[in-house]
Amino acid sequence: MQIKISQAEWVVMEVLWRQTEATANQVVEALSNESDWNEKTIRTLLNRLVKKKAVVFEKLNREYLYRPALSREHCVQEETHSFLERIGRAGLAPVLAAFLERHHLSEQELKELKAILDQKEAKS
Amino acid sequence: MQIKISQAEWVVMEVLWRQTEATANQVVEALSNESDWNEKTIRTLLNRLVKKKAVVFEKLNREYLYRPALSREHCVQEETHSFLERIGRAGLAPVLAAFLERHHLSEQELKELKAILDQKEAKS
DNA sequence: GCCGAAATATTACATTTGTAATATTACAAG
DNA sequence: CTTGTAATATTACAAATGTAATATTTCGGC
Repeated sequence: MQIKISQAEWVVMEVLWRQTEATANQVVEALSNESDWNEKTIRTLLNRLVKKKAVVFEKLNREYLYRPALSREHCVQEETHSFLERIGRAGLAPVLAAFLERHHLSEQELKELKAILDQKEAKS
Repeated sequence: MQIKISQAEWVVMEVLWRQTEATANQVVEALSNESDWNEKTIRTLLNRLVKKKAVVFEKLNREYLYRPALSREHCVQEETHSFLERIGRAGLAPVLAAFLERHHLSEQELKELKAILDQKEAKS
């Protein structure tokens, strides 16, 4: 069985990944700028993530200390997989092209991507 | 307002995009191999897509002839956008790398991707 | 023109998601 | 020990999604 993180949950996960671990209040605090969610909402999301086993917690005095149970890398993999599943392998090139059209990547980033392709080509 | 196509709906859309247009029965037929959905399910999905205005239809004798109201390109764009929103721009390189690790791309495809990068680089 | 089969349309129902509100618990202060 | 308050836990509820079943409409044939 594989864990599926919803969009709203993903926002919470991002906080935990950034901070490595945090109490509910710290998450609320961290999100106070970027979102206008009610504190209750955030707590609900934390709960669901725990239930899904995407997050674990440990008691720290009166509060819980939450921490991700899944690495960001892992989750990004999953997302990528389901994304590509949708657009189809054939879609990769157009997507990449469109993406590059709309976002500016630094020289550095372009090089990085090319290096990846080169390395792949060498191996084939 | 922007139209959101769910995963199941996406499968149906793929058929319509492939065939340009199709009756409900033709969609059912087309999906009989790739999925084990009940015919009713497929009809429901078609209906929802019409309600969402992702698909239009026209009466063709006793049946309806369905056809996409949104281009595949457009929808892929949307998906890409929300995908990148999630993983963050910074995630692109790692994602590409991981993807290439796990899927075999033909020489041809690699070239295509590299060409895109080259072209971009030239412009910067 | 009436009927049955085949389409479409409507309704169903469980799960997930978004977004909270209320209920309960448990510690810290008095 | 009692109590208020701050955490957590439980419950709520509507919209979206997955997956159909039932109801209704409508041709095509008799």
